[in-house]
Amino acid sequence: MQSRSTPPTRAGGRPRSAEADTAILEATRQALVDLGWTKLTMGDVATRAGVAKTTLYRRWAGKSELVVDAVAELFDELELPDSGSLATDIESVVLQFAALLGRPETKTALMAVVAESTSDEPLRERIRTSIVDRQKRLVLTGRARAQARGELPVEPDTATAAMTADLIFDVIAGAVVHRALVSAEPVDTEWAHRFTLLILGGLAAAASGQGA
Amino acid sequence: MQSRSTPPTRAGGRPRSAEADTAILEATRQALVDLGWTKLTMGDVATRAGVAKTTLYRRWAGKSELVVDAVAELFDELELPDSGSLATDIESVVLQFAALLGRPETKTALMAVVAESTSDEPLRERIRTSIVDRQKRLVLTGRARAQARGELPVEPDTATAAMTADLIFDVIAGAVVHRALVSAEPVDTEWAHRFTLLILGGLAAAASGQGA
Amino acid sequence: MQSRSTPPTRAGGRPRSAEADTAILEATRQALVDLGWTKLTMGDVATRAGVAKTTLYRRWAGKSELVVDAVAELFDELELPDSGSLATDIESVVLQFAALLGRPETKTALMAVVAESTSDEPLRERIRTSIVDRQKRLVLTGRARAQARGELPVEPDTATAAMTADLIFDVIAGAVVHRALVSAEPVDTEWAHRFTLLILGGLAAAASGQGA
Amino acid sequence: MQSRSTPPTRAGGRPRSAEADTAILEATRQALVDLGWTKLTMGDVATRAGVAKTTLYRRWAGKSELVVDAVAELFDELELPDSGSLATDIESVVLQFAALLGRPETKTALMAVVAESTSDEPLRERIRTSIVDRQKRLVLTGRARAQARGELPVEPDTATAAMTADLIFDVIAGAVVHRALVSAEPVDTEWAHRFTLLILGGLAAAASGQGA
DNA sequence: GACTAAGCGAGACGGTACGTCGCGTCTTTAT
DNA sequence: ATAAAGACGCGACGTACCGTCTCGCTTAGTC
Repeated sequence: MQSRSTPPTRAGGRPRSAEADTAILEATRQALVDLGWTKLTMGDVATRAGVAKTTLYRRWAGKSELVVDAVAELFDELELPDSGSLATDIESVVLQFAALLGRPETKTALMAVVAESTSDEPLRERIRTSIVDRQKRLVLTGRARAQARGELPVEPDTATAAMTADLIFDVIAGAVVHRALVSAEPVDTEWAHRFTLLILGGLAAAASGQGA
Repeated sequence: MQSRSTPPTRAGGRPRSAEADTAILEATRQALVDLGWTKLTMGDVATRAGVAKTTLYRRWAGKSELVVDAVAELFDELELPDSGSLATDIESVVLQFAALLGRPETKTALMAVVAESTSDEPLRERIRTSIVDRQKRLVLTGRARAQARGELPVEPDTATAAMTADLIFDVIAGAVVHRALVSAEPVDTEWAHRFTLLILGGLAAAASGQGA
Repeated sequence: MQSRSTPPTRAGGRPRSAEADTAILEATRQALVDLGWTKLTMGDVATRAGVAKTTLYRRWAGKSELVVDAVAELFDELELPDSGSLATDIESVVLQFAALLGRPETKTALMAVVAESTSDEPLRERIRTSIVDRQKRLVLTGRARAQARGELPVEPDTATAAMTADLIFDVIAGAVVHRALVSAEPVDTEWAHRFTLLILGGLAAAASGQGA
Repeated sequence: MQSRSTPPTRAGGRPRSAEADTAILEATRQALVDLGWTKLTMGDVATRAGVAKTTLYRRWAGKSELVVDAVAELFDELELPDSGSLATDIESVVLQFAALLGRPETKTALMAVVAESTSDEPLRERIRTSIVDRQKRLVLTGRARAQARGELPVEPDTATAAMTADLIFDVIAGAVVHRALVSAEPVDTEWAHRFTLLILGGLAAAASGQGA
């Protein structure tokens, strides 16, 4: 999944240990749980993984890159159930996402790496590639299914369709993150329901407003 | 504005310099612009402010608290114009908020202190008090005006009204932050317009759904 | 004794701890005994002295400078007894010097810092100032006494006198060091006696050769 | 010359490259010139010699052993001219030795390996075997010639003769090294002349003192 | 002519120490 | 009591070498 190395030089030399990669990423997640982003140190992760500090730096440029890769794996666990109803699909994803943000390793790491990325363009790109853009699949799949069911009109203009998908994604992800991490209020089924109603109403209005 | 110390001890001895406070907060904002959150150091802020490090620690517990106070002042500049239309009001606030997030000091600081706050409850409280909750006034004022104009129905149940206001606030703030800082795409008038349409549609649906 | 700091800026600020200096130099000597030059580390010395690593680096540029100061104090313990005979004086100093070179802290440190100094001019200067030149007093005093006793002629030309003193110093110091550290043979009373005979004979020949 | 490995195991397998040995020793001397003892690293020598690090470690136990072998070759270049006069012979050797010590590779390496050897008995033995004892030939040959010429009396007691040779060797080698590397003053013809006078006078006194 | 055993270049690996930086505290003199 | 100055203990940083290891590939001598 990670593109970190892939050196095209296939020359001699001892190959990198694949087990080390696994151990490091797992140790990173555990350290996030135990210590949080700020107190997590490269040296500690190395010790937990039974690996030398240099081995970490050989693979990752720093704490931020390492943590992005470590949490990225967790985001791939999100999935869209085929419930037969757009409202239910949205509610499900919202609750899954909230549950993920409730895990201590994700909670402490996500905002931190985003904060770092505001003054580190390559890091931002890595976050988008490894985490954010991968989850847009949920929006796209959900819309396609809803269109197949007739719950949503088919959008003929692909450019507009893409913009709408991006908008919906920012709204859903942003609202859940803000509720969970900034307002620090629970994302329970009631909130998810009310939020879903808002989104569906907005989508309907947008569709007709677009048609008008 | 800041509640930072308020030592109840009586007044004997040299009083604290008020100029120092101003200079420190200004120096903090400038350091955020020049260095970003991570590279900003207490020692550097002290030097810029022409103040000793001890003076900083006498007033703030650490970097996070200092930065929260420094950026909080900026958020109070947001204001709701009385444009006569709810849609225009929302668009205006969205664009103002995006402009604020576009400033380097805000961009780099906001996510960082939120990240810190995920494992520091007093800090989270300080953020809510000094920054977040203060901006809910925009939502409340906007709704009251819209209701006065007849654009929105009057919600008789105050508990539900409060929940709706919180929801709207999380959606607007979250979506703009996500668009600006995570997706790192521009929040321009077109995006603001499409987003406003979504919100208004959702509000209408929520209102009728609520009434049913 | 050490000239290391003496900052003429007598401004405010916490003064450097004099106890720290003493503790560090003593810890350095003990570490030399326990570990030898190569395995001695700055971090270990700091720990032994109950001091932070940064405190060492605030006072000394590195391991070499620190060790020079630490062993220099030992060399000042050498003294010339007033035995009434030049031969006895020389033998005494030779044996004292050999005993000093037999101590583990001196043995391991002296050659090492001299080795470093071959590619570090300031370090060489520090060694000369703090260690080598200070011991020339032994040669000068010894000669003066011998002249007073009539054992040696008074040298009228001061330039020649200085050259002879330097020569004698290099011969005595060099021979003892070479015997003790390179040949690694014992510097016992017999060797000291034979060596003293050689020196005295050479001095006599040089004096008459000079006079001739 | 080097005894380094001589594995008694039989001959199966690829033989060690003789060119590699030459290249490594030459690279070592060059690295000493360029970097000095402290900054010379095994990896750097390997790179300069166009060889893998493992190849170095297959032949030498470490940096000290490698450097001893590398500089030992240089010391074998010293030779005693048959000038017909003991004084001239001594002066010649002193100047040759001083010239050797003036070369950067020798200067930086010699004291360093001696320093290491103070806490590494096998290394000291290697230095004596490869460097020091080999040069005693100069003293022995010089004395034999002087005796043949009648400049020096023949010493009947072989034990005493050996002790005297060792003493002279320590005095000459020690004095020149001290003058050149510690005092860092030039070993020019004048100094060599004065030093030779001293030695010859001492020898004469020792001989008569011995005879008495 | 295949087999075998060591040598070899390459480079990753677990370590250790480096010298620096920032933290938040403490100690001094001066207001 | 507060202020400026700056030393202090602490802990993490990212780098550099160490000496070892695992690769795939020669390069001999032995069957």
